[in-house]
Amino acid sequence: MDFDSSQPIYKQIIDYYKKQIVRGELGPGDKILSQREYAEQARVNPNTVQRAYREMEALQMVETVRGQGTFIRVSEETQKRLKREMEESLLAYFVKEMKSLGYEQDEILGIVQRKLEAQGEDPEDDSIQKC
Amino acid sequence: MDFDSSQPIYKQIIDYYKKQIVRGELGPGDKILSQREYAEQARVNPNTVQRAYREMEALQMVETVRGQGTFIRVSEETQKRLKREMEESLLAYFVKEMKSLGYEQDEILGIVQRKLEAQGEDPEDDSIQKC
Amino acid sequence: MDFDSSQPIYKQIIDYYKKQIVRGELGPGDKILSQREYAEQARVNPNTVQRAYREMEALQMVETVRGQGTFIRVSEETQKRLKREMEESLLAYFVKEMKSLGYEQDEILGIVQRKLEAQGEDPEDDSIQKC
Amino acid sequence: MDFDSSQPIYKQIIDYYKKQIVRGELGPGDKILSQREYAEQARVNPNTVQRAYREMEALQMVETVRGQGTFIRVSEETQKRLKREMEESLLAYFVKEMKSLGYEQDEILGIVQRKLEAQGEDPEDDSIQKC
DNA sequence: GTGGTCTAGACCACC
DNA sequence: GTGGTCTAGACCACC
Repeated sequence: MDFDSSQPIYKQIIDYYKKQIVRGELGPGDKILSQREYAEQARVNPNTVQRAYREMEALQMVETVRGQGTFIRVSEETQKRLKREMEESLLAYFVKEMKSLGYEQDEILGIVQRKLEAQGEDPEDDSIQKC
Repeated sequence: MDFDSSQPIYKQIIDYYKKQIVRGELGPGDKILSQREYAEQARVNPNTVQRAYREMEALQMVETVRGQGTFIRVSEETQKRLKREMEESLLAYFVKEMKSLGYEQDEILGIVQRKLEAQGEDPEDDSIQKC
Repeated sequence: MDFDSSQPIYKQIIDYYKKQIVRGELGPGDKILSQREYAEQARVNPNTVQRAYREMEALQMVETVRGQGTFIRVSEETQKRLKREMEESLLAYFVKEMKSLGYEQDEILGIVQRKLEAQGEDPEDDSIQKC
Repeated sequence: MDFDSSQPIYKQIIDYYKKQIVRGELGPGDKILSQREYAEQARVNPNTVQRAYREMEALQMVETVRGQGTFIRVSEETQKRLKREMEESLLAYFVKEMKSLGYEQDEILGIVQRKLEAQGEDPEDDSIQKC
């Protein structure tokens, strides 16, 4: 629950829940933090949280019941679709960027492999983050 | 030379030149388009081009000579460092995000492989762009 | 007795009774469900029912007698006035909105006619609800 | 540009533009007021206007270009769909409510006719507004 | 206690 | 000048 400045906070909140859903750590019916609770714990303004929650509602990720709270409301379909979409866009972005750095299709796999092996030994190496 | 709205245009311009340099398509001494030419051809606001060129100077990517134009000014060292940095941050970002989607270290390589094979058959498949 | 989220539940309860009265299905002296019964049957919070009943008293639609229950208390006058008011405001709203969509006075009648004919054939077609 | 309290201001703003589009008074490419201008003229907070504009963007009614302003961006399809939807939901609501007041299918047409004739003579008669 | 709306105003990013 | 994000905080509506 801490934010970097590369993206607006409200988007980072949405992203956080998206990943939770994709990983199956949050599922249909689960209650998430109330807007106030979230705001207090994450030390952000309630309006910022509300914006995130409102957009999650528009994205059909959650349902909000006034006076009761906010609940995860994704069908299994949606959960799978979310995962597929996020994975696909991440992959496409990665391959496209690698190619634009001048790598050929064949080289990419090797580079990833080396990276993963290196991380296997030192999994804490998070390096710099792009984007 | 067309832009999407996911990032400010001036950053996309910088990125474009960065990649050209990293790929070796532009090297020390090469003359690039004048700000005016660039603005006309890409149909963007001259102010936007100016900002991009100004920042590229600050990044020591280019040098502008009054009355002559703008020239690439990166040593081979810098060119290599740039490449290493961009590659590393891209890789780190990719692996971190894949893990946050719930994938284990071992699975990632297989997924990349499948993606590359799929693209081998249909290299036009650019899909959605992340970020 | 099921509710949508476009309006507060307590208002939907009041509306339900108003319409029953206007249609003559409930009249002076008729006993309605106790708050408790209503809450159980409709599976809503007793507080919500209480608010609805309290407001219906304020509107002089019902009267609550301790230990006996809640009774309809509208004169025939009131019943007729209610009907006239509801009808008039509904009509005014409808015509005003149709005009704001760009329809002329003359066109409106034809549209209503077509709608009614269409529904005559397929009276289950409830479509979307406005408001 | 004045608002009633029956609905949130941001929704009334959206509604206003929806109707303008449906009536053809605003079409693709037309620039609408900047958020600041709108806020000043309508004497509401810029944040409120922004919320309306943001939602209109999500509804694919407009497109917003940073530094340039906000522009109507509806295809003819969308424009027609909007009209159909608004008309249909209005009609459905009207008929459903009239029936719930106890009117039969056949009576409704007559009532509308009488209303329209009455308004023909005195078109200023806006009466009370429901909803 | 829960969410919903709105105002006031700061500061930033872009053109 | 244009929109984008965020904070602070009021007040309301509902349960």
